[in-house]
Order: sequence, then structure tokens, then C-alpha cells
Amino acid sequence: MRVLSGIQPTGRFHWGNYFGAIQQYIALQNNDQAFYFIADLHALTTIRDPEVLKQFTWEAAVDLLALGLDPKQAALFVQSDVPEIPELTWLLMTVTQMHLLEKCHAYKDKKAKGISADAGLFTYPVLMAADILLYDSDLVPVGTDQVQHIEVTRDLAQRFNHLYKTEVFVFPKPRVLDDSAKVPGTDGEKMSKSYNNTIDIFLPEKKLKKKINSIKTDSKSVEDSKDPETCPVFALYRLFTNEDQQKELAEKYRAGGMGYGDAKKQVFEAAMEYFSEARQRRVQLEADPDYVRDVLKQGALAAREKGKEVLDRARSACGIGHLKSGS
RNA sequence: ACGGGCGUAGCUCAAUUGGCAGAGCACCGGAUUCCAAAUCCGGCGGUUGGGGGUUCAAGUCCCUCCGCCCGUGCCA
Repeated sequence: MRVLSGIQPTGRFHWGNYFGAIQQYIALQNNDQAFYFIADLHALTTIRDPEVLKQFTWEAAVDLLALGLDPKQAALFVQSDVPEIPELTWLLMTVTQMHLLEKCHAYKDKKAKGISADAGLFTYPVLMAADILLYDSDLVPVGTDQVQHIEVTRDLAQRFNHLYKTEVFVFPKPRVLDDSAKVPGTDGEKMSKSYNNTIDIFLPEKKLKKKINSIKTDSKSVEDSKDPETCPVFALYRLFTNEDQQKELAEKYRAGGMGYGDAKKQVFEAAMEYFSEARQRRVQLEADPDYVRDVLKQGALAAREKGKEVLDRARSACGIGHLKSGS
């Protein structure tokens, strides 16, 4: 069973990314064949600064390894290191009907906001389909907003198979990620880069403390009894602690006598504890870029090996690549 | 397709007859606060949509291209 998932390097990863996605991807890595990639070709539709993109791509690799992605179990690679992807994208593009893309929400949303869309954004579901189909992926863990794109992928796979009367492509199934863990941002809304309310995972201690302190609270005094259920600080505390710890803090909230400053300090300590291993690993990885490069290289090799196999099937199905097939 | 309006900091917008590109919000730092918020002080932030031209000097005038909005038409 092949598990495949990609993540865009559009910034540093934050708590919302981790609890909403990364943690769950990593939990699936012990499947027979897990492929994880950093989607720099997708990020190209947003980031126009080459240095920034390079930096984010690198940081994403280091972060994922630090957070527990194990290259012995899963291949980690950068999307643009696999040239078979854009080639397959073109093959799929030729069987993609316009209406299929016109109804995709990423494009529709932008259009609705009056922002001009480029062909990259419009055709991005096809690139995503290539990402998935290239390795005979069975299972694709995604957020609910990406389910539509998996459906497009299945449509394209089916249409290609049908048009060329073959069984080239395997139909992938989405695995909808659990988004029940509520991760509020510093303003109390859902943590998201577009709300500018994120808390990055690997923030230096001092900055992290400051960020946590900046979480919006009501203006109850220390003595007042507070409601843990409606407090974003408490919601974050939940992510890092066990039930006993949560009960204890909840009681303190209700009893009064404890201020938000205190609660925030506890969140800080719990988060530092929770990510302490990852932080240590990250320091080691930063000191050894050759290792990271090697992981990405090996990952790309593994991805290409499988990718070539599928691409060859696709090429011969549609009648190109006669030099290779020799027939 | 034609006519009109518009394009300036991440966002909303200023900039007199062509004369040093500015403010508010946001962001970062500090004071204050149990922590925030509010308030006060400080800081970062710009190829003025792209290209060309006129001029000592262009955000401003001219040409051209791109994009967005409004109106009208054309095409079913």
C-alpha cells in the first residue's frame, strides 16, 4: 500500500500545520511505502522570490525530519527533483476537460475575489493528479478542502484509462485528516497563515514566549473564575498535555486566583516539553546539511524509480517514447 | 469589442500648477498590564502595475502593454 502526501513550502510550519496535518502524515509512515514530498512546484504559484522559495523548501525538509519523519521508513523528496512529474502532468493535461478545472474551488475563489488567475493556478489540480498517479498511490491523506482535487485525480485517471483502453493508473483514495483538534491562533480564530495568527513550531524560546503571551484574552482579573472551554490558551494547553494535567488546569481556571499570564506560562512550558526532542533533532540536522541533502537525494531516487515505471506505462499507452520501447 | 474609471507599503488610501513618496491599520521593539486589550514612545516596510518617451525634474504629462471595476454592444 502506497501512502503519498505533499506539503507546500509557503512558510515555516506552525502548530496548526502540525496538529492538523504533519503529525498525522508522519503517523502513516510505517505503511509499506510512504512517499512524502515538499511541493515546491505548487508553491511557485504563490512565491515569486527564488531565495525565499529555496529557503522555505530547505526549512520544510529540516522541519519534517526533526518532527519525526523517518527516512528509513518513508521517502522524503522535493517535488522539483522528480522531472517525471511535469511530464506526466502534460499527458494528463491533454485528457483534462476545461469544466473539470473551472469548478475547482482554489481557482473559483480567486476568480470570485477578482484576483487574476494564471494558468498555473488554473491547472494546478492536474499537477496534483500527476503527483499522485505517478507512484500508483493508494492512499492520500488530505484536509477536507483537498478532497475535491482527489476526485479530479480519479476522474483524470479514469478518463485516461478509458481513452487509451488501458489500466495505467491506480485510483487513489483520500484519507480525510482529523481536524477535530482545535488549534486556535493568537487571535482566538482558527490558526492559519492567512489570518496571520500563527505560532511557529521552531520559534526560538524568547520569541515563542512572546508569541504565546500575545494570545488574545478577555480582561478578567486574576481573582475571577474563568471558563476553560472558551479560552484559546486552554485549548492550546490541551494539545500538549494529558487528561490529568488538563483537569488540573481547568480546576484552577474555575476556582479563580490564577491569571492568564500563568496559564500562558504553562502552555509555553508544555509546548517546549512536547517539542523538545524535535528541537534537539533540529539543531543536529542544521549542523549536518549534507545528511539532509542525502536524504532528499535518496528520496528523489526512490520516487523516480517508481515514477519512471508508471510514466513508461503512460507513455506507451498514448503512443510516445518509441526510442525507449523499441517497437 | 468600444467608451469611461482605476492601479502608490502586507491592507485602506493621501501627495496643490510636474518640485525631497506620506498617513492610518497591520507587523516588529520598548513602556504599561498577572498575560492580553486600550494607551504612549520608537522601528521596519516602496523597481508608485510593466516597458518606452517628453522634461533640469514624472506618482503626476504623452505612447504602449498588462490587470481590475462600471456601462454599452457583439456573439448564442
